[in-house]
Order: sequence, then structure tokens, then C-alpha cells
Amino acid sequence: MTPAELAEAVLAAAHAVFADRGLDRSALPEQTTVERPRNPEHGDYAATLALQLSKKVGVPPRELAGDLAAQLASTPGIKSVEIAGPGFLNIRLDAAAAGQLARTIVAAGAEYGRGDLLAGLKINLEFVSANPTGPVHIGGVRWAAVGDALSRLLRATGADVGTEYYFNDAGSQIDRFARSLLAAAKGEPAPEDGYGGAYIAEIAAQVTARRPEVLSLDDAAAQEVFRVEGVELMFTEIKSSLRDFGVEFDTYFNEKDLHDRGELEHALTRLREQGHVFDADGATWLRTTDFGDDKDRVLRKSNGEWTYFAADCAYYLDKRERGFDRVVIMLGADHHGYIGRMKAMAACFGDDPAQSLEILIGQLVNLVRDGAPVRMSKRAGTVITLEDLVDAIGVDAARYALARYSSDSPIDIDIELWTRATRDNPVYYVQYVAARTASVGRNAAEVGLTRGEADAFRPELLDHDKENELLKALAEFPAVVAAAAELREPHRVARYLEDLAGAYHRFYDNCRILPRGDEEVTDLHRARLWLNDATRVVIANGLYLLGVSAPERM
RNA sequence: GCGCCCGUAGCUCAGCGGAUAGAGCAGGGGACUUCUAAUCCCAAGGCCGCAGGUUCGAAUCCUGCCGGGCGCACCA
Repeated sequence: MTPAELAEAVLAAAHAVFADRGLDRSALPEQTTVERPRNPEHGDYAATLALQLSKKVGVPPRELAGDLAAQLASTPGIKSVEIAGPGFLNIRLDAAAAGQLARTIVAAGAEYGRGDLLAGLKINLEFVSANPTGPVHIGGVRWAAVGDALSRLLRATGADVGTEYYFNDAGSQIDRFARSLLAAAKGEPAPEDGYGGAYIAEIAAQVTARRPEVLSLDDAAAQEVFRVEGVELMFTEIKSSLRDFGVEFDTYFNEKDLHDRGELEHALTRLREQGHVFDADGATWLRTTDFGDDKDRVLRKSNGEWTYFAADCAYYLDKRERGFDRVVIMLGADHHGYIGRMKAMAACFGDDPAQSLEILIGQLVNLVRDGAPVRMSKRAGTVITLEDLVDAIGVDAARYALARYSSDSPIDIDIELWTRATRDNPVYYVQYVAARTASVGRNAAEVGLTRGEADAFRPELLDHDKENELLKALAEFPAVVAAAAELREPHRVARYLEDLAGAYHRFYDNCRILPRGDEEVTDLHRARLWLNDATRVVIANGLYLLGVSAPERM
């Protein structure tokens, strides 16, 4: 029996009780849940439905709980129901009903944990979107890990997801980049407002190798060559380092295309139609204060140039016109000031921003060695890059470390910790379970132990404390996936995996799976192998959601 | 000044209104002729920043304050 099935049974019992007592059944919720209590004395699962309903229907909670308990007691699979405290229902399952879950999980395989919570929702998920003026820096890497994990989570809960990287290839940053390349190619010092770092010289050298005639052009023409070629080289490099990191996007969107296709004019027209555009001081403005922004925003400057914000508007409209119900954008904490204007902009288009636009803010990341932040990159100068991080701790540890913390908290990634092969390194702790379960599987095959036919599985034999705890942990996975997707919090999956890993290690320590020496293979060995294999499935499914490998051996 | 985020064990952090607030690390004590000890077990460690409010019930929701981080362009 799964927690979801148990929750349904609780709700069904409530319906029966309400019918018996002649209570108003419209007071009952559509769905309820059961909790996994920390304290084992509180049963396998606890239901708080009686506490929640008592006031609504004017029946004391313990009385209501008593009726529910009486109803539930006769449900197949439930061993006992106790009333505790103010009106908790503490429920214990039969070992057989609990143990069946192992078979359910093994049968479901990669499907276990997936659901349809967000089915029918078309979501555009934009993250990283670093300017092609340098390698991806560590702030962008956080979103590469979290955003990619989130896209996997949203898909696992049924959403139709398009991931997107906004390639900012227009504007003054790119001009600075081009000027820096040109200066480097000519052996001059970097311009005052330009980019430094060894990569500038590398890219400049690649451009001159590809286009040797460039140095004989005048500066304006040469700079244009460096702009076009440099951006392309940089972007190729960014894509390739993200691919090595396990992250690929469905769409790489060029800002330049918005301009070339006249989408800014199109957006301006739409906004004018909605009545939120005005002209002042020679510039064209969007009255975002109509929707709570603290000041109005310029769309087109008095010199005729578009602002970056105008491109944001056009890009948002473009996504909506491509059929996305919800536009999700992941930004660093230094961009949180954008939320107000972005939400207001969506409202200016006539959308309800609460439905159509979600902006997720992530705090900053530091790489730490010997207690002090690493500030300089060998190649990029003042910023730490994706490569620096991967060189320091590897892809799996990097993705796990970035995804295991709430995006609301700043993180320090300690190089020494994340390369350690011990319990205190969470990624090793979790991956070790993947390797252990696989190893048990190999050894089982060697001694002739198999799970056997599914109908020979005897789940009631899984009645050891540690088996029960492991089964309960395995049962939680679908609810964790759903919550993580709904709250956009992939770190919940990582924390869950650590919890599950602990439950497995304790099971392994207390419950011998394989027969020793010349022992006969028994049904208990087989039942435990089902549990071992179910754990391997859930660990692998969970690590997949984080984009981390589930090794067969370590 | 205004806005956003944070404040939980010595340290790093979990905890989308539930019971006696959890985990890892550090420090103390144990378990290796092992199905992978990259593991497990025991003990110890707390005005959940402060003060009010809502609630049967608040670390969690609301208000105010204190402390820390970040941001407030016709920049990109």
C-alpha cells in the first residue's frame, strides 16, 4: 500500500463517517495526505484529518478520530489505528501490504515517481542565459544545475517543458567584447571598460587564424569581424562546456533575431494597444507603475535606440506567442530588482502575471578552498567559471552540490569536502548506495539468488524494523517529486535521497540479503533482494532528476 | 530611504500549520576473518534573532523591530 492509497482510504473512511453521522460532506476536502512521523511510536503513518475537520463540523477531534479509526480498522492492509494526542490517527500497515511496494517499484522502474500533477501545462524554462562575452561563470553554473534539474522534475510531473538559453548578442556588452578582442589581436592593452583574462587573447588568436586578413582592415571593420567571429566562438564554447556538464537546451534564442524580425516594434504595438505606452522627454515609455512597479520604464531612448527592457518585453511576448502558458525565468540575486518591472510588463500585455510569469531568484555561489573563497580563475581572471568548478570537484559533485541547497541561500562550495570519499560528502554517500545495491545484485546472481517470479514474492517477510523504515522511505519518493516540482525546489530531491541512503545503509547493516556460505536460499533472501533492487531503482530515478550518475561500481 | 533574500546545535544546513525541532561535520565512546567499513551504532549538544498577533496547534502564516547579504539607470 502506498501513502497515496492510504490517504484515499482515510478520505473514504471520512465519507462513511460523515454519512453515518449525517454531517455535511461538502466540508470534506478533495484530497488528503498522510505523514511519515519522525517518532516510530507514532505509527507508520499519521493522519491529521480529524483535527482539520473537527471545527468545521462541530465535533470534538478525538470523537471524530475515534469514528475514523473504527472505519479504517477494517481496511485491508491496515494492521492497527490508534488515536493519539489531540486527535491524530496513528496508522500501522501489515508487513505484507507495506512490502508489496518493493514489487510495485521494481515493476515501474524508471516510471516510479513520475506523475501527472502538472499535466497539460506548457512551461518555458529559461536559465543560464549568460552573455557570450566570456565563459559561463559560477553564478550561471548554479542555474545550469538547478534549472536542468527543475526541467527534469517538471517533465516528471507531466508538464510540457521547453528549456531555453537567451543568447544576448546585441548591445554594448558585445561591443566591449569586440573592442577587447581587437585590442588583444593588435597586442594593445585591454580597453578601460573592456574584458580581461587569458580567454580574450585565445579567442582573438582563433579569430585571426580563421580570418587572417582582419588585421589589415580598418578598426571599425576589424571590430565587426571580431564581434561576429568572437561571439560565435564564445557561444560554441559555452554550449560545449554546458554539454559536458550534462545540460542541453531545446532552444538557443538570439536576441539579435528579435531585432531583425521586428519583434520589438511588434511588442511596442501590442503594448500601445493595451494603453500603457506614453511618450515623454523624447523617449517612449511603458507605464509599468500601472501594475505596481516603482517607476515607469523606457522602451526606446530619446536617441532612438531600444532599451534592453524593450527586448525583454519582445522576448516575453515571443514566448507567449509560441504557446507557452507559463514563462519561468531563473535569475541571480543581483537581478531581483527586475521582478517588479517584469511582472508589470506581463500585466501590460494583458496577462495575469501570477499565472503567466514566474521569476526565480538564486543567491550567489562561492568556491571555497581552505576556508577562503577562490576569487580568480586561471583563464577568465576575476570570475570563477564552469570549468574551474568542474576541474575542482567533477561534474557529479558539482551538479549535486549546486542542487542540494535551497536557491534562497547563498552557498560556499568547499573543494576539499566535495572531493572527499566519505560520509560527509553527500554525493558520495548517495552514490555509494547505487554502487552497493548494484554490487549486491551482481553477487546475488553469482550465488544463484534471484528475485524469482513476482507471484512468489512474500512481502510479509519484510517485517524487520529497518526493512519497514526503508519501505516507508521508498514510498515517499512520488510525493517528494511532486512537491519539488510544484515548489520549484530540486534540493528536496537531494535531501530525500540522503534520507533514503541512510535508510538503506541501516537496512544493509542489519539485514543480511545474500545467503552466507552454504546456506540455502530462502524466501527471505528473495524478499530482501526485491527491496535491494527497489532501492536501486529509486536512487537511480532520483539521481537522474538531478542529472547525477548512479554508478554500478565505485 | 525603498525593495528582495537570510537569521534554527560550536560550524554547514534540512524542516510548503502538527506530536518530544532534525541531519552531517567538529569534539567523546563503540562495531571491520564485510553481501563494498566510501558503512553503521551510542552518548552529548537548542530562549528556532526579539516582541506581538492569527490558530485546537507556529521554526513555519501576519505585523513591527534588530542583525547580515544583495539590489534600486533613457547600463547591459
